[in-house]
Amino acid sequence: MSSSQTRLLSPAWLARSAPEVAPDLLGCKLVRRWPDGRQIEGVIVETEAYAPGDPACHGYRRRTQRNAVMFGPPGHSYVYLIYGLYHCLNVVTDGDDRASAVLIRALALTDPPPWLTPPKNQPIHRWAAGPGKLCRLLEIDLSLNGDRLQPGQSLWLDPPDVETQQARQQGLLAITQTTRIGLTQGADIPWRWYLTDSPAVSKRQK
DNA sequence: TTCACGATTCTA
DNA sequence: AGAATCGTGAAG
Repeated sequence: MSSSQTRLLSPAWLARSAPEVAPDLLGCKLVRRWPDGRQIEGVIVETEAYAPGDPACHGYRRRTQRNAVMFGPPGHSYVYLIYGLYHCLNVVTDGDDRASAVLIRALALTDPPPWLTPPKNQPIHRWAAGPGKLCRLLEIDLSLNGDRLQPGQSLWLDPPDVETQQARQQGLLAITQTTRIGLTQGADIPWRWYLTDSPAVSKRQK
């Protein structure tokens, strides 16, 4: 699903519906960079989709101050505070006025920098396993909400490495689809995807 | 203005 | 199973 018109990760590519984009983001990289040049990147191994008509979507009822960026153009971040304790990072998808986003639930860190202070008593593949832990590790909070995901800025998406791209093209990238985690509404909608073999996935299912 | 609750995580 | 912890949004 990446023609010349819709280049991988371009705004046009992200302008599709969230359930289309979510599985396609698996294998892509998320990069976090600070003004001082420090940088962390990881492979996206778990995503969930939230879209119009979906009772679990923050934009389900109406446009509010919090969910405003979901109604905006694709390619921006949607960050929100959950349980007053953690933040969650989404990639806004679909066109204007169609509140849609893909929740980034877990990363497999690639080449963690030496200055990174890891969570205690956890193997590296668990450091970013879960949306809250991911944002805590990458220091993603409301100050990044609504930012354009642009290379060289504070946060952006990069294409998968060639091996992953080839595996996907050959249909060899094992992806599991399940229902979403932690919902009371829309709990039956199977809009969660993860790389079947990744140890960095937050929770196994089925 | 009030107030119940949540796209979570960690501990007992 | 329960706590931590607070902004959001639906109701009044």
